[in-house]
Amino acid sequence: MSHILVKRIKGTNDIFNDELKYWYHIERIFREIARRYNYSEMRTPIFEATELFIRGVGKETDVVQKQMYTFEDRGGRSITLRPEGTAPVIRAFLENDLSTGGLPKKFYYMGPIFRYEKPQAGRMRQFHQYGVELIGSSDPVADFETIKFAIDFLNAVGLRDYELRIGSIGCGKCRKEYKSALRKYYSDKYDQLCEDCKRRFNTNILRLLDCKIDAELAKSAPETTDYLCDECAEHFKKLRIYLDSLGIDYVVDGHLVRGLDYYTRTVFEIKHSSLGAQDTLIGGGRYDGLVEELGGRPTPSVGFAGGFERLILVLKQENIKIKDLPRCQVYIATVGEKARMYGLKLAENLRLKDISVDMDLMGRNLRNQLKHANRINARYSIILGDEELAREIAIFRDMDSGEQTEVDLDWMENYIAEKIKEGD
RNA sequence: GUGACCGUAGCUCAGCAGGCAGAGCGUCUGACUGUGGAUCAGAUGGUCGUGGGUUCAAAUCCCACCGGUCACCCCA
Repeated sequence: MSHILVKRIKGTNDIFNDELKYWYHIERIFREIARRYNYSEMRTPIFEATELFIRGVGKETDVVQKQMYTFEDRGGRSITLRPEGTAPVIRAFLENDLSTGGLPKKFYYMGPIFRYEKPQAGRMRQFHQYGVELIGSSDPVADFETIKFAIDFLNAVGLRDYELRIGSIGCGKCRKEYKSALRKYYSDKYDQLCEDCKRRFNTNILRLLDCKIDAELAKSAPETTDYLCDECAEHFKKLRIYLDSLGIDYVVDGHLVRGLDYYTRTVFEIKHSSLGAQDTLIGGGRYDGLVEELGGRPTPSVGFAGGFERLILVLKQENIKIKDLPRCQVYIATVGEKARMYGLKLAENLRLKDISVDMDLMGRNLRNQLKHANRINARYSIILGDEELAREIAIFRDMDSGEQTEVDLDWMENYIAEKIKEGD
């Protein structure tokens, strides 16, 4: 190969060959679970007005501050490649007036997400998420449904050994109280904090909770769930009752906080131990203020999102069996121009019967055609030369066993269809 | 954005007290004019990540940049 002039962008990936089976597997199962829960797909553009994310995700979040791919288009508009999936779905919900026809509205989506970060295991600049949004219900049963959806999905994909953590960060009121409690707790320990945490003490005190250096201090820090107002406490309690009665294992984490500003009340994460430092497989929660923030009427909602790439890392790590990519079923090898002509016709007829057929497109001799058939992993080959044509037969070869049979030409299509049916 | 380790053939890697760029696998061809996988023989394959510096001489030593990996940060 000559030397490549243009390489792919850092933190992006080409996905092809055997790798694709993981993607198909996840997509198929996610759609299937969505169907069972009656969620319909929402496809939004991969870029949006920058303002959407600033308002939706929050000006002060890391995502908005330093991770967005933002640029000006030729019309001078500020455009951003979507760094998350929820704000666009809510935008589409509002823009298309989808509250008409009754709430709640339930959507799922899958597609690329972009964040400018330094790539590492389980973290890419272009990565892919699947997610759901349940728009319009404040009932804890809605929180329960999205969590159960996520669990059903992971189970169906073939995973176990994941851990569900749930928490509640309350409404705006509870959060204010919690933050001041945190500040109080840390104020007399300020000198023991690491440099980063000293900075975060003022900028984003919630982040002190998952600092790796000051983990010991964080352990006995106040818990969000102890600072909930009556309504929020009741909401969280009910959610737990639903989870308990349906036998879902979870851990309550009073230190669970999330990085996007729109979350209220319920937050949850599903982690897997076989991932490295980026061990969150699915993250989600309730966002009761977002629709209003984007210009709609108050519309409490819940959702979650998960990353394809991280899930695939786990599937590989755990050696989960994934259905193989479909195999080429028949390769037609021909010798001579007349046979080739007949082969073209045969290929067409087989393809009309929904059979996958490949044939020589290189003008190779028989030996090399079979070699190629072997290389593309064809299940069967048909060998047809002028000699066979004259006798009105063709050779049917099983490429796994090497067994050959002569089959009458006018019976060949049926014979192949029969053989393929047996193989299923 | 910060830090550590790493960049040699399509892939995995060797070569690094400076002195002709190598191996295995793969690929192609032949043995085998109409039968793949196995074997054997031959061939193909490289701005040694990029640029600069030191030197008679740099894949090897030094610097910068780019890329990869992992961790921090943050999150899916």
